[in-house]
Amino acid sequence: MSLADKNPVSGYSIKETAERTGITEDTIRYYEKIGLLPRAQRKGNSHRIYSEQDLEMMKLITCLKKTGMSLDDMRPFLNLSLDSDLSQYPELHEMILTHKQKILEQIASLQQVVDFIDNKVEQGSLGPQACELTGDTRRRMPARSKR
Amino acid sequence: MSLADKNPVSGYSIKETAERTGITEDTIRYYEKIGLLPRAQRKGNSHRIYSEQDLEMMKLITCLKKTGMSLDDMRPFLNLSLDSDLSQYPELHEMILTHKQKILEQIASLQQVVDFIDNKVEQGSLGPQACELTGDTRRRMPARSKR
DNA sequence: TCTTGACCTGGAGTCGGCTCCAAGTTATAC
DNA sequence: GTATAACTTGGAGCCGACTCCAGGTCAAGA
Repeated sequence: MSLADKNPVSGYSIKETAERTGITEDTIRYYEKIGLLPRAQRKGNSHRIYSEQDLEMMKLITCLKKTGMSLDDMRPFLNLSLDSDLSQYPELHEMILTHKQKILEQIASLQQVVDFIDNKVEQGSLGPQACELTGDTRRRMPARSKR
Repeated sequence: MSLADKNPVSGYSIKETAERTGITEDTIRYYEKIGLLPRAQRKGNSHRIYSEQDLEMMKLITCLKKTGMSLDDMRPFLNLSLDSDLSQYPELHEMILTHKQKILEQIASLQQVVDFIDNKVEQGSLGPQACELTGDTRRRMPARSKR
């Protein structure tokens, strides 16, 4: 079946996983706590162990996060990425196409901002007539934290 | 009560402003509170009034927000958004180009998600090889699918 | 005069997404 | 046999960005 199954008792510790995915240990546990990640397999001592697929899922989370998707909204995607014969779940299929459409619109919006910047830089000032974007003003984008 | 107070030219109320910008009244006041917007002009009764330029600035905020910029990071942009010859502020010019770069990266990320979705939809199922991202270079893995 | 409605202020509460902590367990190293 | 390190858990705290509220002012209308 999976790669991990060939090698019975191994897999990645949470620390290794954190290193490989760039997600902190705390955050990985947090994702499990809120059910974004399935409960991890445990060793005898209850330590979590992760497979290659688990890491892939985490990388997918990181990726989707960069597109401004909320943790909640990405649940269906994660469910899909495991097994998934997509054609068997027409609803999900539909949802994903819808989301793809949204992303394409987002790309278009961002491209307009880039154009706006290019214009302004050429003209030398940020005048009026800022970037007129598509009607829908309420869209969430990655809110970043620093520190 | 001067003529000017009744004159339509005098500016927009906060309510009108909210309607025209798509930003709620509360949020407009909040932006003023944290100093993102300058203290608004007031009428005799201390009600805020906004000019066309003020609205432009708010639209710029909305626009920058869409690109994932934090409120804090957009302060410098707003400080000179109206007039100002950009070339006189090389630092700012630099910042804007940097931000443009970020947006381009964001577009790339989004495009990767689109590709991921397309693959997924085409194949019905897709193993690893999700969207690998820029930045921290974790080496790409052999990206093999079993099966 | 009384009510309504648009506005004001300061401050508290909410929510998403972490981030940190204390106290406990287990494994290995010296 | 004790120190160290890597983990476990539940829960508290934090930050950004709102969002809501109580209590007050003012102007116009029935």
